Amino acid sequence: MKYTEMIPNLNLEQIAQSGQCFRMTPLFKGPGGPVRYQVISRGRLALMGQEGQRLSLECPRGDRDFWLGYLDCGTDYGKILASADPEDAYLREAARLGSGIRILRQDPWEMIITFVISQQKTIPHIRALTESLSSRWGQAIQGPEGIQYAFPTPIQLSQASLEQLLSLKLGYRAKYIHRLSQDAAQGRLDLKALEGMGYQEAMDYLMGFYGIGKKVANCICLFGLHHIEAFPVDTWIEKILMREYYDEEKYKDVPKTRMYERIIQEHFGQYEGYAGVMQQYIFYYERFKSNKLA
DNA sequence: TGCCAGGCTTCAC
DNA sequence: GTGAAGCATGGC
Repeated sequence: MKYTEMIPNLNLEQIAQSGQCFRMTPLFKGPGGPVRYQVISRGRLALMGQEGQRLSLECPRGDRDFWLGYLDCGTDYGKILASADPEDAYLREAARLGSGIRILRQDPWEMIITFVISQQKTIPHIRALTESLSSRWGQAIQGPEGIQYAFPTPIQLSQASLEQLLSLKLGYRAKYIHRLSQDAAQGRLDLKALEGMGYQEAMDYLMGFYGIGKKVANCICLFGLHHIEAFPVDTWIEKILMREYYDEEKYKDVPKTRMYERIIQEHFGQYEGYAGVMQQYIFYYERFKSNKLA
């Protein structure tokens, strides 16, 4: 079934390159860049394309609302963009450049595993490993482009032995994924409960599991639980905070771990409840300037 | 070759 | 509680 929707502040290419989603695949590269994407989430598959604000959505009848929710159509990104501090030139420019980025509503379990994979990996490599897990343990889906694979459920992934995971070249992350899958399959990691938690509660809960630290927990909160106040600090954000927002007078005696919290509070605290969207703009902008988008 | 990638755990202090 | 070492693998 094909649907057409008008959605402001949506740019599929920017979203696909924003590092929040690893299962959005460009199917055709035209002269103006990729124009059509295959997207897989929660066992469903859709093809998406766009011309301006016009989104074309190709998916099974009945999945339309699911995908509109996935694209976070209920959130007013125009309002968020307009709220970027006029005196913060870096953020203004970042928001302008990435104005088509939205925070997708993705599956928490998939975010847990993909962001555990993400540690010390490049984005193309995270994509490849996520694809490997899916094709090896996920459910097959018949799509217009052939057989594709859903991301494996906790039960499915818990069938994978540590040796099998190691053979995929997951490195030291294999043992994290193995234990997390056992935990989730056996209910020690309670995904239903997780979805009902607020931001802080979810952070504390997630960081209690082997292989999940503060940065990964924040990514899970932001991309899997839609706690858009979450502000993950990775090496890129670290670089930005130090170059654009660091003040030696204020922070010279503050320990590093506390310093980032202080800088974020000072410069992004005003975006109460949605600082994570601003985080995505600056992350995308920095990578754009470094020519790292792919 | 050396350094870095959407970091985390472990271990000294 | 803070900071450094060690960790797997691949690309530049």
